[in-house]
Amino acid sequence: MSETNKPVSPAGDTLTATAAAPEENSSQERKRLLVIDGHSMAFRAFYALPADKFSTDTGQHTNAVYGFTSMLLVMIREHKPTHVAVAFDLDTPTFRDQEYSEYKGGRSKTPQEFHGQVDLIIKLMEAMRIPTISMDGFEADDIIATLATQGEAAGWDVLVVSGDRDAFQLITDSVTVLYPKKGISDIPPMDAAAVEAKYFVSPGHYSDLAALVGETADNLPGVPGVGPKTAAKWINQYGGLDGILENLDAIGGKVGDALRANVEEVKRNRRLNHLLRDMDLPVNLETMLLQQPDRDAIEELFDALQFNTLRKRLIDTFGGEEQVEDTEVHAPQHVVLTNEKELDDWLDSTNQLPVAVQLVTEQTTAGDDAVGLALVSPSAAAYVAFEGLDADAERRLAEWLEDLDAPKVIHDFKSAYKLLSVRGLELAGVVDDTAISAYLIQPDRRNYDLADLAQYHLKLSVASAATSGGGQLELSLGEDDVAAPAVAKAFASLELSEHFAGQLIERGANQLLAGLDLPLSWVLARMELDGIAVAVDKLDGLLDGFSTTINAASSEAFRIIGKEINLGSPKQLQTVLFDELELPKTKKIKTGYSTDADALNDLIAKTQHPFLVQLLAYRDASKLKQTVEGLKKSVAEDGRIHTTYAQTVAATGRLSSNNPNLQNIPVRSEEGRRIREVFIVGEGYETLLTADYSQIEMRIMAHLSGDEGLIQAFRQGEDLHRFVGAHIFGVAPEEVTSEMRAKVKAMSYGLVYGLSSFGLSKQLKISVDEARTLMKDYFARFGAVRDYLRGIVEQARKDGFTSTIEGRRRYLPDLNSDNRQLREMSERAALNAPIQGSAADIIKKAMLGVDAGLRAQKLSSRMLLQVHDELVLEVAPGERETVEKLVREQMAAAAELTVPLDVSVGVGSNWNEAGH
DNA sequence: TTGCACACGTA
DNA sequence: CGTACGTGTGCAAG
Repeated sequence: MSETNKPVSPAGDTLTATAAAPEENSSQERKRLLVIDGHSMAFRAFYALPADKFSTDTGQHTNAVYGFTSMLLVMIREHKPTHVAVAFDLDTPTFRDQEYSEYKGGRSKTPQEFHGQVDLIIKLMEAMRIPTISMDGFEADDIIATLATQGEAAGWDVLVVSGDRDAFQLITDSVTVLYPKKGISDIPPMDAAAVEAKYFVSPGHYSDLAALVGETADNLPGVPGVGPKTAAKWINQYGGLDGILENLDAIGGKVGDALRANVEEVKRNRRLNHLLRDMDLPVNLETMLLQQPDRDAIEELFDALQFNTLRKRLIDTFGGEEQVEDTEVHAPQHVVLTNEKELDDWLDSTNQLPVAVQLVTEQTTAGDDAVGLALVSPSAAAYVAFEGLDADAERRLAEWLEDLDAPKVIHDFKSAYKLLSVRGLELAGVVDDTAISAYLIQPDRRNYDLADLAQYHLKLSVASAATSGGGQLELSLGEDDVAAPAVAKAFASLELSEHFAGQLIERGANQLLAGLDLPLSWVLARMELDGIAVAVDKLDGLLDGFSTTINAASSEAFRIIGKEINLGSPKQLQTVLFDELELPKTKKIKTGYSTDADALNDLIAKTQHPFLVQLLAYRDASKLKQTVEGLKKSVAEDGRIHTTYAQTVAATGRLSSNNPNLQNIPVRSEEGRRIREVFIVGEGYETLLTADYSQIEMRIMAHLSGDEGLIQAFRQGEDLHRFVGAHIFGVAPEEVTSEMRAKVKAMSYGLVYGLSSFGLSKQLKISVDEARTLMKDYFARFGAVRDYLRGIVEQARKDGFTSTIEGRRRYLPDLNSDNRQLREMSERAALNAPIQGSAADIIKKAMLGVDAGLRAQKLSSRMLLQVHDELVLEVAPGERETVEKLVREQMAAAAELTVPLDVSVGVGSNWNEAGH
């Protein structure tokens, strides 16, 4: 869209550009500049707050960042600056170091916990749109002095925040220094009077005084025996240091001798503590105008830092949700289409250019219902309310919605498709789903709300409450309350779509969108609408059984410990296990010692304590019970469960399932499988069919690494773990014991997750040495796997991202972090993402193939579930063989790997039976 | 009421 | 000190 045909309305109030300043009345008020010495205040904050109480769970300490931010917010609140800037020292030597090599010497090294925090503060300032300034060869103090001088010259008030007393020399009628007394909460202003009261000299003479007395913090010794009192006396007597130096001989006594002996040092001190006021700075004062923070960047950063209360304080400080009134960008002016003619004309006028569609929904007891839609083309905007449309208009609308040749852009296609389908409308011809596009560009975002994306990518504010409605609101045709926000949203998605188009091509992701994720969205919508049938009558039986187990286990557990506690409370369990029963300590967690199943089993092995056995039984049964209860609540009117697949959640490209999650229904335990039995074939269908890839991730590993050994194993169709075990242990495949096989299996899978020898030893309960040997032997036989894994991380560190076979990227900026924990986490993610993500690509492709095949052959069978490497289908009578063949073919053909993709299929009247 | 921590189910 | 998810519970904060 070009600037010229951008729809513009005179008074759009739902879209605003946020780059504008919040200051409304700065004209009559004097401008006020707040300049902060970044390092100095970060240090103050660091020592004011306990480092061990402020850290993220990745081990990054944040106490300095927290304290700095808190202090900054207080400053902004209390002193209401119109302009703010932060100056930082650089690590590079300054002119002062050149003049005096011991300058600031003798300072202890910065504590390890301080590391990285200044960088975080700089990032934060960026997010707050506050300029940070540093200059090679100069200190922050010089920058501050220069800014203070410039500010004063411009007739502004200047507030300098610094923990360095040298700043006192800057104090004038309009320059005040805020000097922290202690901590970060007590930062009183120092004006001329305050300096005089404390040091008995005017601020202009403070540097003279410091030169005579010396400054231990800077490693500048002064004249021995001369303290502030003597120095002040001389300064006032001779009118400053120059006067003193001219009258050296007139000063008597021992201190006079000492002064004469140290004249050069004093002169040097004075040169060093003199702040430069005329630096050539790369920014001017106006760029320091205090602006609204970049909300998205703040959100992102505060998420990473795990600052939650500060987030609110920051928003409050900047005036809550209120946005600036500036409106350079306007919502398009829309027309309301009420009949066939208007619809027809409007749609014709779009000239086959993409039209953004935004549904307006209303909350009903049965869920959301679509009541209308906003349409925005590059040149026009419209709103259509469903109510009151005559039959012809309805037909014209339906025709357009399902027209494959009428290109549409939509945000969250799947939801819209489902909403429209309830009204008997089919949505087709969608060329972009901006939620999915955004996901492909940035797969690790927390949410893909349209308003957030518009803000983040376009700097466009879209009212977020656009689709509410809220029931009591009377809906009348063309009412702006309903239409305008929806139009604004549609406009935003059209803009986003265009914004993303280039980026998708740049990243080679347009094929992923158009050929995979977008068409899949339609398939998923159908699967969600279909749902899976449930034997509701069986649920209560299961519930009873689990309840019985729970009751038995808990009363026995209470009898053993002689009292009743809440077995579901880890806190109470810790007290019982470690304080009262005095069992050995398990692995440490944040709140004490772990009581998870692993830890409890260890304790059983060590102590045989009967309480533990009952506790585990209780845990098992209550987990199963709660799973069943969840399912029971999810059964819809039609006797089926309709999960929702999230297509933009998993950073690797996988789907996720929620409301309820059908991707984590128990399967490993016998009782768990009873739950699978309640998922049954629906009426009118013959059977359920499950098809899953066997060892798809290891096959991808074999393919990507090109390891001849692994490839051979898969080509021979052998039991992989037996094959690998035979090679590692140097025995014949049939001599591989089940113990050996288990070890190999754990290791093979562990490799895909970036397992360390330590982790392997823990999982297999063997020594680290043994685990290390195991891994060594593994890599000795499958060297290409090691090379591949190494290469992946190296490449990702260079590129900043990993790629799947289909080119799906995952960005991992922390691969270069100097926080070890963060870096190593990213390294493991980098190892895993191409493999897990490629598997996800493959099954998505298979789903498209299966769906296309079912339709091409006009079969009535349908796909119901996807569980990462498994598909569940409902087979119509007489179609079993055809469907099995189709599914096998499509799944096997979903990728061309150097190893075959093995698919196993099972059928049965319920999910458990159909599984294998 | 909300958010965190824990625990645990799946691939 | 093994990746990717979602959900329920307890509990302390608001």
